[in-house]
Amino acid sequence: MSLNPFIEVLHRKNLKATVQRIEILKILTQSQNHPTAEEVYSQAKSKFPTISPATVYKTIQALKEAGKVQELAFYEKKTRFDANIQPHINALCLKCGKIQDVIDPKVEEFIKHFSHKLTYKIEGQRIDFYGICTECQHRTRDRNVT
Amino acid sequence: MSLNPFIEVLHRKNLKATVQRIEILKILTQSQNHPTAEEVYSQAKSKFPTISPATVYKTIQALKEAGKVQELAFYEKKTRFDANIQPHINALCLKCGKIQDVIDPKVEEFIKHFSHKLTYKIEGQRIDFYGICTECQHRTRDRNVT
DNA sequence: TTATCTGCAAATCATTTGCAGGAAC
DNA sequence: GTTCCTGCAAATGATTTGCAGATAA
Repeated sequence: MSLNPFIEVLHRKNLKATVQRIEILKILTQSQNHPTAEEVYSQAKSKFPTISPATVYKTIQALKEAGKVQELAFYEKKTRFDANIQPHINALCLKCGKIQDVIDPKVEEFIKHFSHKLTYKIEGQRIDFYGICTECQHRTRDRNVT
Repeated sequence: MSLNPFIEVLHRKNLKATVQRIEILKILTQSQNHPTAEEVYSQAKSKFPTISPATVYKTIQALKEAGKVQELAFYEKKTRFDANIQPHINALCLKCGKIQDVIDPKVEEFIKHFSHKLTYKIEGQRIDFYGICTECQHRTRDRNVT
């Protein structure tokens, strides 16, 4: 047993619980906006100034293999990561760039339907919707797609 | 009007119909397996030996902007492209690497449902299922994930 | 004719790798 | 004590860019 739930997660996956890894896992888990590796690095750096990008990449790689993070590539060159592994939709606004996770039982239903139909053993999924969010439909004047 | 439907597509998008572009569009349209830029390049090269990767990348970029191809990044570093723009599922087998397009009216229904629910104007989507295909479930011995 | 495109070579930039010292177990 | 991890610096590799000559319109 451990004081910290992140340590437990790491141990369960046979990963040593270093302070860097705990921090990276925390950042990924608590983030609401699908950070890039670079963003994780810069956040982690504020707590551990000597941390290197290589450590961040290696840790994300390990977490990916352990099934704790999913890799998402949207319309950019950089890869983004999602620690929300349960079936959900990534609703991406093409105007403001916001990414919203949509969790709904219909998503699981949808996957189950095709799993049967295809006789496919589905182990993971990714569902992205690209469109214009409710707010951007209303304020059509500004187009700040950072 | 033009002799070649690909020329027409290009013109409609204000793109000059060069032989290289016609060939690239043809390869993307006729391909069944989500080629990478490199694969498009090597196919195009067999017809136009002097074609350069830069031309392929620039053309794909233009077609992407014109909404004729979609970019997909799976579990690899390279980006794959899909000229099938209608709503569909990409069913990817984690064992043999096969990617199968699944077209079904349920997919459109699913998208419409969430479009209403989210009051989102959905302009595009991407749905990937990762799993083990029917064939690989039967022949479990070989694991040739090229 | 003129705007756009091609193809070369060089540049870019996210990600990966090798390795020596250091920390977790 | 041993194994695994960190952080540095160098390598990799897909994609992009600049530019001069070529081609579509």
